[in-house]
Amino acid sequence: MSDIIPQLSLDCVIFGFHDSTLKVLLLKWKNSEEYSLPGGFIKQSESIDAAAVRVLNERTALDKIFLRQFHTFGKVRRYDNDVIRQKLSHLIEEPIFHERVVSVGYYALVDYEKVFPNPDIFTEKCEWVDIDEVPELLFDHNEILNKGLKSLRLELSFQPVGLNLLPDKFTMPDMQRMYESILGKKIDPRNFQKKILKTGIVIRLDEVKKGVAHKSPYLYQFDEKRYKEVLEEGGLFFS
Amino acid sequence: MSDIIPQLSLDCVIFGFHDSTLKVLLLKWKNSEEYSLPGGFIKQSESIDAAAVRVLNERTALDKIFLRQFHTFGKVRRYDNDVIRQKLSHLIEEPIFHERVVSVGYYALVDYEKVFPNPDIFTEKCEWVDIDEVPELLFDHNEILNKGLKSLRLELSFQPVGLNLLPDKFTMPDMQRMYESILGKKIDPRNFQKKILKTGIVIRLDEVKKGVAHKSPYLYQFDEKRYKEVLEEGGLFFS
DNA sequence: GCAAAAGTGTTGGGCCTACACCCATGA
DNA sequence: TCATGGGTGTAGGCCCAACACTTTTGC
Repeated sequence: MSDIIPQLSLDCVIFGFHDSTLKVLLLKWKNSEEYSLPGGFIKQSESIDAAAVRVLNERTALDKIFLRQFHTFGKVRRYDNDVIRQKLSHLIEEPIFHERVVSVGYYALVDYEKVFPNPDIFTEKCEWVDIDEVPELLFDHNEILNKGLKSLRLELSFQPVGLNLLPDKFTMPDMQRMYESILGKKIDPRNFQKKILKTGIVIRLDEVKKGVAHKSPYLYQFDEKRYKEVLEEGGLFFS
Repeated sequence: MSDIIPQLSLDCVIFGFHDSTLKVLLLKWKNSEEYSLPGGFIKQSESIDAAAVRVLNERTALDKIFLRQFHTFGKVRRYDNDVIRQKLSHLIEEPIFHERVVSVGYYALVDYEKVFPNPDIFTEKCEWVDIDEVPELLFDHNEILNKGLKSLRLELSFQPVGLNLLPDKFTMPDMQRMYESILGKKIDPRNFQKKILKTGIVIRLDEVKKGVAHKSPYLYQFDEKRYKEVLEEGGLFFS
């Protein structure tokens, strides 16, 4: 009995938000132009959720994280082995990829500014990539990423999201841009503000953000208690 | 390399609707009073979705089925091995359950009347059980069932369901009772009818159901084309 | 004729959408 | 002073929830 569960892995779609755009954390493989999602295997002694937390912690150095399992990918040929072997021949001896692997997909929301990206042994870089500049990825990772994004959008449409994605203090336009970049469309600022304020999940502070060109926007903070209530009620609804 | 993927299984929560109540298909183990969900292992040569279809087909003899993967259960100790070994000692030699298993959960919606329940080699009966009369199940199957039901409710709240659960022709009260038994609460019949008719997913036939005591209800049929459109739009919203 | 279930309309309130102008700031 | 982005209110329509009586049928 090996130390890890055979033929089972997990992959993480790690979302961050910066510069008004949604970003994903990708790994760049050594001596190549190939990218993939962070992932790993599940130890015999840890739950799959714990394994996801571990992988996330290894790549971002974060430990309090919002993580959600969204789908398990179990096609017989999830990707073309020959293509992978060719692309990674300089790194991998041989039949690492001989057996079929089923992978559990998780997505995570993290505070961009608190992340220290960290490559693993096969990769030379771990970096944020704009959601609409994601290149072709190794394995079936584009499919996993897309499904993860779809799941995030669905969740965002019915539940508050942002506590994990925004810094402690943020402006209403920040939050709106976050919603816009996840949903991939524009929202009217008046309607957006009304809707968010009505839920009571944020509190306006007596401060404004200084040093920005143009009118200084108010700063807000999440009311975590209220936020969790709304989560449970399943309130909030964006279409 | 064995014929099946080690340490990975799947379990199916199979929902049917009859006598105004939502039912689940359970297996009763030989010479005992123990029940479990139908499940199985995944062959090396089949996708996990295909494995779920196979399991479902083996238990119900149905082949065109509505199936949805809803969660993967991956705790280290999903259930107490000693308890299981004791409960099933008359059936199982020994260390079948020695290795930890991760299980992918699927739920299915089937037409009660078209199902021929079929036990497997460990079980003596395969039978429908009312959703609120489900006994304590083996393994962590109560947890799986509950999560499956929760997922079904969520889906039902935002998308039409019924094409797979109701017979070809059905009455509006039938459909309403189906919704009520899935959501676990009463709905106003006028509002229900208005909402369903507005979507256009059903068509009223020029027939009534005869032979029932009291006023004869109209029969309806799904407009499958429109049904699929509404599915894609994500219309329909029950809270 | 009686008991049981089916069928049916209206009203009020809340929520969502659409829409445009003024204000504050840094350059 | 100007350019840029932030901040704000109202009106119309739609959808939802609440609510009760009449009709039909089998017995």
